[in-house]
Amino acid sequence: MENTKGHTILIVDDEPDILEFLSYNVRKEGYKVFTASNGIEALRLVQQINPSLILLDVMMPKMDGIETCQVIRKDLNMVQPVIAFLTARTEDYAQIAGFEAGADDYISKPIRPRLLISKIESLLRRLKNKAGAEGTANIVIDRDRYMVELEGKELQLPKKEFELLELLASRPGKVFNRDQILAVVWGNDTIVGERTIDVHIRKLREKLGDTYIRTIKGVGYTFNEK
Amino acid sequence: MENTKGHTILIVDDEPDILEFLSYNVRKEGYKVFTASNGIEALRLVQQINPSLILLDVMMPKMDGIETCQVIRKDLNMVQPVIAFLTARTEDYAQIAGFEAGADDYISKPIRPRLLISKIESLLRRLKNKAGAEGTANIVIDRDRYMVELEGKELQLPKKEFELLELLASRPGKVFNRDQILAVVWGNDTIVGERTIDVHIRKLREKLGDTYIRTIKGVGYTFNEK
DNA sequence: CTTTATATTAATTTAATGTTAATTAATGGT
DNA sequence: ACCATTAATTAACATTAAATTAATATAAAG
Repeated sequence: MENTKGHTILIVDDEPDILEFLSYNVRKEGYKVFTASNGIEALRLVQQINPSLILLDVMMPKMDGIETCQVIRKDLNMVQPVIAFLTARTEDYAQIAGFEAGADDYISKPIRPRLLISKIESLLRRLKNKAGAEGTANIVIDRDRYMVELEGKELQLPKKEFELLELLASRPGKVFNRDQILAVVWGNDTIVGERTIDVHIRKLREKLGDTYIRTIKGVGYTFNEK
Repeated sequence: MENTKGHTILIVDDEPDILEFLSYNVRKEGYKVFTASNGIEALRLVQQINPSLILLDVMMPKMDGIETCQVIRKDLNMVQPVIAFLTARTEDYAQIAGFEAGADDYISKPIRPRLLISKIESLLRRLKNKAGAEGTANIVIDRDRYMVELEGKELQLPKKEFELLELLASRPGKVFNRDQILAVVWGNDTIVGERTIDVHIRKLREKLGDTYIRTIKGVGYTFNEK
């Protein structure tokens, strides 16, 4: 019963060889593995097996990974799985689109089994924390009102600050690097100076208190609810 | 006595999954929740349970949310509940129809639990003020006469000003951007200069006092009762 | 230590909106 | 049809909040 480590993993890729390679390696670790070879198939399966984690190829015919991910994230009835994208190293455009779609991580091809397993474990650990911390969530972002409610207090923020906070708070705990932040909040084409993000972070910290946004030097920023 | 926070909430939606999702989340907060899956059913229930708040899906078979709302609002024997519409994000503001029907707010799908709860609380707070004050909100918009009643004073407004105010006041707190305002008040096709909206806002502020309409720079305008 | 990344603060620029007045378009009465 | 009024729009300019940059200080990593 519990030789499956209690987790179901869905792997989605259109190349049969990769699919086999991945599922073999993941199964070997004791997880329960299902596979699908495109987005449509994946969506059908997801309903039935309720996976903890989905490894999702980005480039697929019919319905690509990003779209599939979006559909899953919009389904409010589903216990939300962790979703990791499988991407070729070159497709870093997918990084940005992907994360707006709600991906939790990226695993780039070619995939090395050891690394894969360790990522899976770390992702599942995060899932556990997510579920546990659910009750302590403390921030509400109301895009209609352009208003943030933090610990009961309402805060009116200027545009950029709001959008920056919205991004960070959309996935508490996830670290966003500067490029990602620039891409989403400022747009891919705009060029701004080196210190622009910092200053906005500063202003947010002034208003929220500086316990929420943490700097991870050399990497990026992350929002954490208490 | 007060383990229900003293409020009964009725949720109406034809999709069982959404209904379950919503009622689960609202119940969890300690409210007493009833559900109905269409307008007819809702109307029957309303008589018996006297809800403080109704969350009402707009698109439903048999009797849609707008019609249901109208019927409730016309019933003079009923202690009038707060009514919030559940709408898909795509159904645009042209749905001002809903407001003429007497809705107090809109909540757009997909619905995020924390946001939902915070909106419910804010709506119930408003209800309390309503009851305590006089029994009337402090702005009444009379489309037949193109007349606005604000804090007891009647104001005759010219067409554009009226329609602009009507839009803003239709969702107190919601920020409308310029495109939305143009689309609804001027019509999608008409082209007007950059300062046209501002001037109308100016005139409204002159007449209402400038505490009601707030500018959120880079975003839009919002109406707030207070 | 030295380097590199980020923090902080103040100064500056920019973009959005505010304001007023002049212009044009509608409306209404005689 | 004409004038008088009111409304709507445009145009020119002012103001201001917000965004950005610049300059300098700290702090973490190697």
